[in-house]
Amino acid sequence: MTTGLLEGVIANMPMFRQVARQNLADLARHARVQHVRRGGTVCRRGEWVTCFYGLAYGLVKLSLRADGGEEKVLRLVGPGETFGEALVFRERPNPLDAIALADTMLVVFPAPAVLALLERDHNFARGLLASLSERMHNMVAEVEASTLLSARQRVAAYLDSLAADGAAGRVRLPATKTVIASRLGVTKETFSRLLRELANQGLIAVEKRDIVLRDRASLAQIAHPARVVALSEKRASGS
Amino acid sequence: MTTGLLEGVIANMPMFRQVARQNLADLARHARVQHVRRGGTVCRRGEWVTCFYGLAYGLVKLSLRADGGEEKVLRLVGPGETFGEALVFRERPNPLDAIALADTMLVVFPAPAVLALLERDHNFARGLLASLSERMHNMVAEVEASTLLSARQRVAAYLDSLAADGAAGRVRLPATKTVIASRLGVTKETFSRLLRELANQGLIAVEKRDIVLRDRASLAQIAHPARVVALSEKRASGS
DNA sequence: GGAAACGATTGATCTGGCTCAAATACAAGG
DNA sequence: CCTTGTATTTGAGCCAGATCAATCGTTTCC
Repeated sequence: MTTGLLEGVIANMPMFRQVARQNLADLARHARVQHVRRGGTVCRRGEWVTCFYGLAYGLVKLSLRADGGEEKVLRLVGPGETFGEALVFRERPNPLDAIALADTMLVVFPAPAVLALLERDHNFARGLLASLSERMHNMVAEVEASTLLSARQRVAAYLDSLAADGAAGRVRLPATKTVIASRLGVTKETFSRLLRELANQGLIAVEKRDIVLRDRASLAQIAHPARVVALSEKRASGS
Repeated sequence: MTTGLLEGVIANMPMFRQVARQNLADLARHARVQHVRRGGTVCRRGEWVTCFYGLAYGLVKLSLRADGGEEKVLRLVGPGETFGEALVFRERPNPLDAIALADTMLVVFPAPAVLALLERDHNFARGLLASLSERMHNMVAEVEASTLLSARQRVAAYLDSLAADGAAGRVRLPATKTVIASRLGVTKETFSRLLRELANQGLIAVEKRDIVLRDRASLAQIAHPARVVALSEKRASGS
């Protein structure tokens, strides 16, 4: 049955980890699936969206656009992640464009189903609040990076953070360099130059979309001007 | 009784508008009051804070600091507003400094009481989610302004938005120009020069901390490069 | 295979807003 | 009133990163 499959997909999303099986089934019954091809639009700024989205597979770019074509990528959404939660609880037009960067499968949760589940399952409420809270913290970190760090520091921090997930010394940029550049708040030209500069210093090697991290310690050094270094030392030695 | 007074203060905060009277009384019993003098610290970045705050009166600055003294003000919190909600739902150290800019009275809501109320009152859950969602949207607007607009546009937009509340042609900056400048993502020097420039053009008049808006239309014009103008025209004429 | 579209790189130049420095206004407390 | 500290203003110069322009590599799809 389709419902069963969808329920499984939903159950795999961290945000629903704590939700009771029966409630998941109910939710799955009210959710619908949306496939979007690479380059296709999930939703646009200005639209009145009354649902939120979970990503089964694919990649979605959340971005702002100025009139003059200039674009700022706020977030790249990967499998298992959700976006648009805030749309359900505010009566406001969607502030972001959402564009698929790869063939993508989304699960769409309509507001009424979300609100109903909210009343029935406290763990869901907790999950939703935790999800929004994490989003807030990421946003703050984002603002911190773009106001307090230089472009070079942001690039170094980003490459370092990519490896934090994979744990490997080789990472793959999740999107084109142009998109990543925008995510980091620099132009593609500056991003290209900074990558080359790091490569010339022997800290990384660039192979198309793959980056080999040759010296993570130095990368981290560049990324964090002292304070955060102090923190990690504390963690390493202390208590 | 103290509890009764506190309950009244809490009831006045928009976030608790929908919470049942009985539950408010319960919450008030577990909340505590904190007075902070002008210049005093509410909490600091790095601390493990397990509560959130409501502001009865006063003014609190939420800010980030780089090592080199440089500071970025993320938000100014006024009476009736809340902050720190995200701290309750994430096990992470507080990412922001919170400093009182005036003698301030806070209501402190400890995590356990919040979580308990969450399970008992769905309207509270809704209020919390709405509050976090609004915060998210404001953050997005913030990032949009600081990446897509020039300093001059941000200043114009900010002055215009101040009047949106008061509806008057005369507004008062809620803090020193240095603090406002940081909130807007410019140095105090640049802020000063931009104010003077707007004054020279006859769009505003600066009288210490008060600003007289002499030409709001032109201010809005500067603030919004075409797109938003189209929206307000639509609102003014259409439907 | 070829052409068209897209993505990346590299060089040359420009500039908005920052930094540094100094003078000035203002407030609060003695 | 004066002193001390904090806010603000104003000027001069600088620079990180943007912009403009050109080339080259890589997909994609007729």
